[in-house]
Amino acid sequence: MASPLTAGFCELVFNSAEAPEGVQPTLQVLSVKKINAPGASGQDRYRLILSDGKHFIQAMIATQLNHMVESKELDKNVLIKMTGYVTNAVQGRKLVIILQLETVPWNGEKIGNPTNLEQQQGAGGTSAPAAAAAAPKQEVGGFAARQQSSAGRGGAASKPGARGKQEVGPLYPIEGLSPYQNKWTIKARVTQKSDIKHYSNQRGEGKLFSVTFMDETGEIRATGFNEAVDNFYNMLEEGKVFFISRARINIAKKQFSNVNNEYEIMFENQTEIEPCDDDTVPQVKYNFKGIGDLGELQKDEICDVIGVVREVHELGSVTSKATNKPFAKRDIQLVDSSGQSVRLTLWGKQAETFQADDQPVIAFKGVKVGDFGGRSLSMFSSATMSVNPDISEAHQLRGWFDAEGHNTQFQAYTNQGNANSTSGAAQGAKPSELKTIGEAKDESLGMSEKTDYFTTSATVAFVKQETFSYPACANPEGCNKKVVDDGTGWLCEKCDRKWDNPIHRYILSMNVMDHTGSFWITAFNEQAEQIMEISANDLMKLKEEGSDINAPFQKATGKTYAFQMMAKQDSFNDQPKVRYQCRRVSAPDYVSESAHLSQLINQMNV
DNA sequence: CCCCCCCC
Repeated sequence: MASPLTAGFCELVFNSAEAPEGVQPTLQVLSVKKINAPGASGQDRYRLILSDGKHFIQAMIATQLNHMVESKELDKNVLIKMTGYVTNAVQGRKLVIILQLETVPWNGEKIGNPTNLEQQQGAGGTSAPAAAAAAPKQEVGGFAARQQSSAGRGGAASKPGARGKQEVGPLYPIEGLSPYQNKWTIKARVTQKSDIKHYSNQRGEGKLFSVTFMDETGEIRATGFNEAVDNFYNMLEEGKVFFISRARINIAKKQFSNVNNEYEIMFENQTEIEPCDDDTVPQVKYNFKGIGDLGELQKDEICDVIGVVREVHELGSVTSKATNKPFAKRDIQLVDSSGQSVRLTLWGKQAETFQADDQPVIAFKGVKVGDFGGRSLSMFSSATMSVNPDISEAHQLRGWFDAEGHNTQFQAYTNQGNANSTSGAAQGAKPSELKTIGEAKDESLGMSEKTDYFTTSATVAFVKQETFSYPACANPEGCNKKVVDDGTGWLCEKCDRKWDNPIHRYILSMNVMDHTGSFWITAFNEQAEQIMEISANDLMKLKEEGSDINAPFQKATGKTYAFQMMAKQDSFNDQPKVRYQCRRVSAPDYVSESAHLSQLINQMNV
């Protein structure tokens, strides 16, 4: 029986300068693998090994085909007909990028015994990879044809011939652009446009701007200098779709951009940009990180966030340490249904002009994560924000906030416990950061010079009965110092007074536990009294009368509280250890606790 | 060819 596969296709791709025009090969998938580097908008990327029965080559699928992998429609041994693809050669390796495919019915068996073309070529002649690297090629398969026909169906005047006076090459996916190829046109939407920036350096003065383009396969940043600013700045409106051709492709300097592409476009004098009225090009894609999950990100990471603007702070100004220049800044507070709030800082013109007095939902793309106050967010030059966008996440947030969110007490990000580093007098102080007992131990809270503060939701497992109190100075003005019985009365060294009887105050040792572990904590009088529901002095009286005092201890056991904790370094027999002191006891706050737990669950990566 | 993204 003849093989259903397109014989010789792999060799053709690997060796030929020209891609087979109009060929839609049928190939077999030998493997599908998720690769580590995420694609545009943080989506997963999949690498395929494709066989023509004799050889195999590597391929990537465009992210809009990811669902076919996820549904297992695209899987090992499946036959596919590639109806849209480009081939890409970088560093001597050929890669097929599949833009569109159809699966072909097949019995699931592997066809032939294909071998790796790359290795054979490399072993056969050492010059092969070098030659490929020196003269890399990129050719287009079915993509251009598909684009033309779909544009034709839509009635848009977007056939290559109608795009401009000169032949500028076939329509390319952004994902298929590379520096080795200059005959291309992309059709893409401007998702972000910077202000015009003027600069002055050794080379002279100049101005520039940049935009981010997006199509169904990816995004790319483009920059224009001087004349390009005059030619294109006004035309390239945010949100609109354009044909772009005859521009240069450079290697992107990733450290200065959050745009997900190895390359970037540089507008040149001969660059052509024309508006396009085809609106099928995708809108901005978001990959939102929940506000409660920002702890999973590293400082300086870039992310997308959506939230309700709960507070808008006044316009302020800071002076940059680096440049000594003043910058306008404005902080806003964002919340979402995680129960967590986060501060986001706007800069410059954006800070000055920001207005939101009706608690809108705002979607932010490309904001930078900071670690000030635990977690904070900052606008970036290439960040965008969209007020009340018409996306489901925004509608959900609006509904949640109006129904219940406006009454929620939000948990702010804090540095470890510093929210409570002032004494308990801080009424209405924000609750300090929730930590499980396991986290408190893992993070070695209380093991450094400074005292750490945190809150633990835990259950009383055991209360020590033997010593629960100390005899304290009875001075009604409040002294609370320990007093000693010298035989003639209880002496307070601080007050220099003697009392017939001391007042017993709690120094209660308890073992408390949560799902991650347990630790021993000490509660002093007020907190212990809350837990024991009897004063230490009364309890001591009962004990001295010889009564059974077991009942209040039993009653205290098994109850769950939010313990505001202070963890301090201490030593015991020359071994450093942590002393955990309970500074406040309250009913558990299930809202913030749930937010904390869901954050922990998300960190499990399951 | 810019490339700073700031402060507390």
